Amino acid sequence: MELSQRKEKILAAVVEHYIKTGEPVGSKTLLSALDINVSSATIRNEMAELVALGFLEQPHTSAGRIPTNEGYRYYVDHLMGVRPLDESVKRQIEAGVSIKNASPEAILAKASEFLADMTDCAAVSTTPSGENATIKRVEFVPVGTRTGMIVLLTSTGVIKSKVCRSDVDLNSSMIEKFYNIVKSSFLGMPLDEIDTATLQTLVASMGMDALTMIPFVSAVSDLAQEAMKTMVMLGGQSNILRYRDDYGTTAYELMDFLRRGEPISRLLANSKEDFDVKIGGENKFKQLENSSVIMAHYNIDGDNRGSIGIIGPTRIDYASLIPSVRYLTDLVGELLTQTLNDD
Amino acid sequence: MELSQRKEKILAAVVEHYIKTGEPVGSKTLLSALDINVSSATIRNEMAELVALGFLEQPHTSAGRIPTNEGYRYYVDHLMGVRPLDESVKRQIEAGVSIKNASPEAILAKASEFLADMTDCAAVSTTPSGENATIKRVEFVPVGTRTGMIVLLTSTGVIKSKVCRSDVDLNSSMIEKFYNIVKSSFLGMPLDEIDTATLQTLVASMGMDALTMIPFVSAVSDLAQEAMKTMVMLGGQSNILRYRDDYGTTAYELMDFLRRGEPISRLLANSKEDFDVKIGGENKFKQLENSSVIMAHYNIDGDNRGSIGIIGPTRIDYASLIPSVRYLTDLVGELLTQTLNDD
DNA sequence: GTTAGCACTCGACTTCAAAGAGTGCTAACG
DNA sequence: CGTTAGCACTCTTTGAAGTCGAGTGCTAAC
Repeated sequence: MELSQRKEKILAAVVEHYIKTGEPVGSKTLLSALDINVSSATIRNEMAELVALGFLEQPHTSAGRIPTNEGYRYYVDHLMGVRPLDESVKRQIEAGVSIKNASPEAILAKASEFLADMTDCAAVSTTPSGENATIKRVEFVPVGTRTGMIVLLTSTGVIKSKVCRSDVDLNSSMIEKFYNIVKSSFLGMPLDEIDTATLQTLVASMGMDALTMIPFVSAVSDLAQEAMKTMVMLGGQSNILRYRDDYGTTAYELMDFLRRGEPISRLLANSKEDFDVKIGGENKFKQLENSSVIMAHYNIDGDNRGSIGIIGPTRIDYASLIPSVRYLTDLVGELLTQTLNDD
Repeated sequence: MELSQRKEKILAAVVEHYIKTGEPVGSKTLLSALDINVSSATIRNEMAELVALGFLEQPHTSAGRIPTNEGYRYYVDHLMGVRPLDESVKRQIEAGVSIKNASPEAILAKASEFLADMTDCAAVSTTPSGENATIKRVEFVPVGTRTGMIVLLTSTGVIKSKVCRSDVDLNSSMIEKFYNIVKSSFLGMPLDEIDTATLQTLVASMGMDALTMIPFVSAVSDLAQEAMKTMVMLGGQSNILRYRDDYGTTAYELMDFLRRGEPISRLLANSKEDFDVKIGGENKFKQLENSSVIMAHYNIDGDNRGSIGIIGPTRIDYASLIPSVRYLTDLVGELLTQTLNDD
């Protein structure tokens, strides 16, 4: 749907004014904000049409207009100026994500916290999906006479460890056998190929040793499962209170939604583009019906992607936050790639 | 300060009624809740004295009474019935913390979440302090030609790992040297004795090898520092919205306070008893002036302690939540001790 | 010491009116 | 035909005034 240039100007002004103040915008206010040579009556006419088209709405008859979700959508898609990020903001973001010698989890956790502080929104990020990751290394660290810690390292730099308990006392030949199994069956293996079926054939092939090795092998498998799961890092939940009125009654639901990692990772993984904005009900989660999500995805070595995003009210400042989220996400992606390939 | 038996009855009734309803309690309401054979006028007289003594207050002249912090304190110290926990509640808690083969962090994180859900409050827990912990094991896992991962395991079961980068290509003699250093200087060493001074003398004693070993040694030291830090696990921040009115304007401050782990660990570490209740301004944190904290401490092998607690409004249900927090904390302590000694 | 009775206080809720913001419509204008 | 001035209309907000009711504090009597 195409709008006349004047309608676009008016829509943009309404959106921007409403984002700034949170108050419905009237025709006179618009008149002074707009450098158009028409009267308020004309603007009223235009606005009435924008209401009919579904881009604006009135809270009540005698109030100004506020954008509908469709209004925000049109604004984001067509009207929003994509001014490049200010150099000083770039510096700030660079400083915010810089952290050295850190694990991917720590990097993303810090990025979430920083992004939340910067945007006054709740921020989320997910670790790279383990779908295309392989097992890079498995180590066994004896801890007690019958227990040891198994450490698994994936090609995506994720480290998982788990204490595992043997039914009999450990001895060096057992450990040697374990490393042989690791070498022949686990190293280089894609995480998602380690399922119960492969595990069973593996155990079957071990013959006599099966019984003693089962705890170790299944621990490795557990760790692989765990490493595949994307983790969700949260930041700035307290910022939800900042826009409490905008969320209305969904504030509690929203906070509760953020607690549970799983739906968030689905939310973030849902979008196929490098970058995505979901406005209000556009995402199918009821808890987010009064919220907008701005998210971007990073890639590590091509195809392992994770996401970073912010969740705010629908009247979030799209124009200035979108570039920030994108820039930060790109930076984090680079940082992660670099950490990973830094051998 | 001693109160007459009748005053105690009245104070207890006011506290309990206010906790339940959140409404100021009047003399007539009290009359029906209390099985005392006096008139409402007598109760009024008693209440007036309780106000004078500082245990009750009136929001305004013509309203009922609500407890002051001192009132809650007297209630908790002298009046609250310490009924033993219901068997079904015990079962529920046992089910809530049960989790197998998990790290201390995972156990505590789960306990926090569960406690938050059960009590409708925000819940926090801290990992055991590393003060009396020693280094149990250090492993080096090569990752690339110049990088490797160092894994440190403490006597308290904490596992920390870190990628570390050498200035020259790794070879087996370097790794051997590293393990020798670990064996002679790190194993069994208390974490808090690894400071820059000891590190310097250690490096000095290495002579020729100092340069190549420095990255590894300092990584171990970093990990030791990290392992000493108590971590804070949070649960149920969203529950703050549940009692939003009670927190008044401090709701945001409270959430923000919860974000930062450091003050929380100070708060929890501050109390010397096995168990502690801080009511309103009793804890010196301004952000908590409208909140009460119920916390308990667990011990692992005698002296390594951590804490678990809940943070709610001052009109939190002390009588039923205190036993729950204690029971859960004891359980978690046992679980951690067991996990640790399960060699 | 306890109680009944009563005047009094003060917030909560309702009603009403006035103010103000903003609209939609109509008629006139270029 | 698009634009505009003018105006009646609608609906929220604000504040004042009034009522209600819960609850108190005090006094006088038991």
